[in-house]
Amino acid sequence: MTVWDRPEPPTRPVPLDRERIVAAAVALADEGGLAAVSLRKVAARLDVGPMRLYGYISTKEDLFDLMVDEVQAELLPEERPGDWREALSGLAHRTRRAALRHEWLADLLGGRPALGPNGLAVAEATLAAFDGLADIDTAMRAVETVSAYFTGAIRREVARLRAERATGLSERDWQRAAGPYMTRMLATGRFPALAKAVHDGTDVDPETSFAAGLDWVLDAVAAGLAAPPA
Amino acid sequence: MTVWDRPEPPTRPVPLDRERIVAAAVALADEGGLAAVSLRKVAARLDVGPMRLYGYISTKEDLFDLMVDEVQAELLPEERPGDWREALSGLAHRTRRAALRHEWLADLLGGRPALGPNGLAVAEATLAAFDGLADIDTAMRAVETVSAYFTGAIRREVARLRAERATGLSERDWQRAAGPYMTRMLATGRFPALAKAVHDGTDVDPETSFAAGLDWVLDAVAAGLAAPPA
DNA sequence: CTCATGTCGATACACCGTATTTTACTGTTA
DNA sequence: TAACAGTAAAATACGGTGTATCGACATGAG
Repeated sequence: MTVWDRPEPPTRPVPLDRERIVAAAVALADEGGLAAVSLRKVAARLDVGPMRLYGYISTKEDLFDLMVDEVQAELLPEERPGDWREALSGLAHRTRRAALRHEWLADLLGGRPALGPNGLAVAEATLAAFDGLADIDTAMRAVETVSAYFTGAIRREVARLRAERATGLSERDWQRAAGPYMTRMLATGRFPALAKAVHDGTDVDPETSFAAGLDWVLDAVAAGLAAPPA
Repeated sequence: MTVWDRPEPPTRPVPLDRERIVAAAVALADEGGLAAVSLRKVAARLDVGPMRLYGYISTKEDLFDLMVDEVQAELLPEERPGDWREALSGLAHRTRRAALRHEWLADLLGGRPALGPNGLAVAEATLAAFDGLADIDTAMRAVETVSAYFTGAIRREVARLRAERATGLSERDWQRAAGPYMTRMLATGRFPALAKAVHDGTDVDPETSFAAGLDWVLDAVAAGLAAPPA
């Protein structure tokens, strides 16, 4: 009975690990948004039955948490920031860019505590920037205030981006001319300030306005650090 | 042919309107979170077939938009605010309280442009608070910065609340003692600043820390208003 | 009274997350 | 070496989802 007689044994199951699972999920989300991530599709992309995944995650939410943590690796500064302001500003901009690369991140941002290893590393690096500059409570307040800002700002920016993509018009153009509903609403005269804003407002690019708001908030944090801790 | 011969005519379909649909959806969401809102359940609660709803909304997203707009009615100030700071601060706190009453709002907050009638009214009232105090671009920047802050802050607060509810422990207690994963991570020594924060940080109640961050941001806006428009 | 119209309900489809059962293979022991 | 126990994977199954389609039917027009 030579080797040639015996049939090749059935292929052993594809080896799997969280890394591969998360990578597949991220790829799907990058291509088609969070809604395109289903356990079945993730599994299919790995040539595996859907139930295989439950050895590595116990719920779909778990998968989302892993995806967020995966992307948070992109948020660590490349080199040690010079001061707290640079640290927070850098984090804000990196998060924003990550969310533009992976729009689904905007849907998840702030939705659950980020306790994965990368999330913790980001928190650590950020908090550490305040070492010796402020008491812990103040440092935490600073970090939380700034991240609340950029979470909200990024969500709004992505929301607008999607709306624009869906209508094919910039929000401003749409309000100004093409959106019949909006035109009608503004024409009622019930929203004079809004109408003026739509009509006379300058169209600034999103990055600039993100940075402008961020600078205000960072200024506020600076003032808060200077003030005596309450 | 007496009345008794003729069968009673079939009951006319239940009259329906968006108001009733949205109310049913909000009730479901209040009870069981956004996930508990399905078109079938909404329809069932109105004694109606699921497809009936498609006369009033054309997609589930539409329903969410209507729900958000519905709740935004709760965000209008009861009386005309004295100044812009009061206007923004009031809006922030009302939004926070609305999100604590309707936790699902946190999931939707900032997720899509809010263009419903109530959303527009809120925007109008808020923008109007800057009438005569700043050029439109500055006013918009102020409003957007503050609302980015409270969007992010509210999301985080609700996220924590849920996590605490799920584990039965406050985040701090959990990190400090009971969460084996967190304990292990902090014990690695890779997160000294974080460990210190968890260990030595003061536990402030959420409303206070929301208000504190908000005050910082409002201070920053005040400074931005004072500065000459770039 | 008949017919066109448009609305409503039922049915159907494709997909979802996940529990449960079945299968197939491994390594262990007689 | 043969039977077996244990385990990991696969298949199947269940109860749900959003929404398209289609047939029935009440209503208003001629």
